[in-house]
Amino acid sequence: MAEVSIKEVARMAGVSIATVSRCINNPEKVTEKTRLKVQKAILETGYSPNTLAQSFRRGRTNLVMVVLPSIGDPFFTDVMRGIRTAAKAKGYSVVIEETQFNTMTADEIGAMLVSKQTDGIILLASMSPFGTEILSAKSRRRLPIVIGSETISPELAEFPSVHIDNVAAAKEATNYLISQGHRRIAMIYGQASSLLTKDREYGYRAAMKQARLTIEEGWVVEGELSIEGAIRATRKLLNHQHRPTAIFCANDEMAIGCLHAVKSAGLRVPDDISVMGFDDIRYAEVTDPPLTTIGQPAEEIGERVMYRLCREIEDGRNGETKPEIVPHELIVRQSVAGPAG
Amino acid sequence: MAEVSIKEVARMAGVSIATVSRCINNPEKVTEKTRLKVQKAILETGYSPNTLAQSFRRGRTNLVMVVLPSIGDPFFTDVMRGIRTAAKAKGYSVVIEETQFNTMTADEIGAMLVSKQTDGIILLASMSPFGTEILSAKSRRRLPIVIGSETISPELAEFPSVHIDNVAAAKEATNYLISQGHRRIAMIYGQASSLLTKDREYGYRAAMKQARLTIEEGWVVEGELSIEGAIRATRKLLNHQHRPTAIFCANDEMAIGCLHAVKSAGLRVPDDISVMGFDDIRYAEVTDPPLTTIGQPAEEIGERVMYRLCREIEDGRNGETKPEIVPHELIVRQSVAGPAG
DNA sequence: GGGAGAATTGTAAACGTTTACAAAATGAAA
DNA sequence: TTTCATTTTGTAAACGTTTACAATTCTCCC
Repeated sequence: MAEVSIKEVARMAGVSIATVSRCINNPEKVTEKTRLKVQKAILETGYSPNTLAQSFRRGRTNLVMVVLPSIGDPFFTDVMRGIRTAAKAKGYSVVIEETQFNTMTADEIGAMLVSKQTDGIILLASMSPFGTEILSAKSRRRLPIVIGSETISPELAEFPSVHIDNVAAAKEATNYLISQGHRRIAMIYGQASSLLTKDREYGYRAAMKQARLTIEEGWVVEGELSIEGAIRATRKLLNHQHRPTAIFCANDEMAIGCLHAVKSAGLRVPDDISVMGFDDIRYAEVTDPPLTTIGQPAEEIGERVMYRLCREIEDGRNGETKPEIVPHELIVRQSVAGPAG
Repeated sequence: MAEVSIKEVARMAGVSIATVSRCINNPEKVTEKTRLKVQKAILETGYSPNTLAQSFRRGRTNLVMVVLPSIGDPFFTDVMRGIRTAAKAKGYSVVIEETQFNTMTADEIGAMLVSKQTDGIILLASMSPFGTEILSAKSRRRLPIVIGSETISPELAEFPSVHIDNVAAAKEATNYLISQGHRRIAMIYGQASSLLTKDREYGYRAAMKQARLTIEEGWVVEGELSIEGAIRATRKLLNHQHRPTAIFCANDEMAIGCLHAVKSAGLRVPDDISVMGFDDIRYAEVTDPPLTTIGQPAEEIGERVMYRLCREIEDGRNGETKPEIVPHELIVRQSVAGPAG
């Protein structure tokens, strides 16, 4: 049943294989009468085009690759949902490549490009700043690449991208803590190599500076973007000789670890320590206490990034690489309050 | 650089394209000398085989499809990690198809089979019991299918599968609650149509019966496998005229919602109500209180399911369809205690 | 050196499409 | 009816591999 080819259909309909092909791909180029004949034959034989042959012939796989740090983070899960929605609408399939938090070198990405035959790539993953320039060089090969959710570095500015204004958002988060009366605010960032982290850290520092607040040495610690990493980082902060009254985590996943660590240390949130997250993943509503955080339109980012990639694939590189900035939003729940005392 | 074909290499190495092909695929069938010549040419040209052409010619895509309810559930995320690890090792790529909790009909699955050209399918998703028999009929088409994590229904017994003993595990969970002194135990199951849910519910009922405990009408409610669904379900349970002292949730995602709902109602866990989960997702450790649950070796399930599929693809249907049962484990944390009073 | 047999290489067909081009059919205008 | 333009269809090549088979080369023994 699966092995019937276009020849069979042509024979049964009494036309040439070219006509059958046209009936499927350019029905308007074919007479009503023959189209019906062919359709009948298609139904009778149960024919469906061999996508392998089509891909081969057309030089297109209708397959795109998404590179991301970890599918485990609900934020990326939501972005993926958006990507998949758009992909389905446009007839693409998606394969996912996880970097497991290893920042990728451009060579690795290049290797993927040639090994898997994909029509384009969406980068949600942090790449080593080192790798970016190589990638940039490789980009001359014209493989469509779009960058999502992560602010792009200047070297990658030639690629289209879709993301929130991470610097502004982090600033807003920090300012909110300040507005609640906090003066001793620490930050847990993700991976030192991640651009995303850099931007959020930058926003935090900018807000602190603007409010003329000092950032003590040891108040900015790495949380590895994971729950466990954040737990370790939080312990360090709690043991700091000038213990902060608020902790700003670069994402909610880490904020969950942070909440846990604070409470495990016998302190209360937000009474003793305020915790601020970033991303508004779906667990943020049900943590104890519910998390005050920055909301990103994850699914929308995914959709837009995918549609952007489609344009790139279908219309070719059109030179236009202005980043699409999507809005973020401060979401106030209960993990932040005024400092104790 | 990407457009160099085998012809180019052959020309440069001064051999025929057949020899180049052999150098790559059957190096042992070729002289040391020519192999070196060809390798040199490959390096110089930067040749890499066109996977589209290969797929077409070989009739294999090295692509497998995974059908699952939602990639958002961390349990499936972990299974996916295992699948991807194994897939990478075996040279496969993975595309994911989410059912978004809609149980799939076999027709839909069939449509996928023909549209995407994949070498095989892993089903982690619940299918409507109605659909299973159709699928079973379609299976004659010999498309390799392996079922993962979900206990299979009798009609699907002809497919290989990898999963824990869900009935026994649910029984164990329920028995643990009983052993802690609970008599009024409720359950939140997932989707009425899901086999997985059915098994866990069955285990719960069996344990209750064995302990001669009655299950009041309204104690077994649907939680839709989601946080929100579980919150709604929990509210119903809390308003029940015979309020249970313990709630067994068919997965941790729902247990998180349950915890939240109980605490929002001003009750304490486990002092007033005990909550038991299932899956041991990574958030289970950091909920408040940490979740007592059943651990499944999610990543191992993924790996084994993928390896099983590979065997199916490579050796063909070998008739052997005995389910692989992997061990589960009761994980005691702090969300369960003896009943109040 | 000649010959048989094995090992290596080359030739060419095949996989199922799409598509440029040629051929045929149709329709309109004369 | 003829002619020409247009629409529709058919023919055949092409895409880049793999592989059966044929041709060639090598090895070894007489």
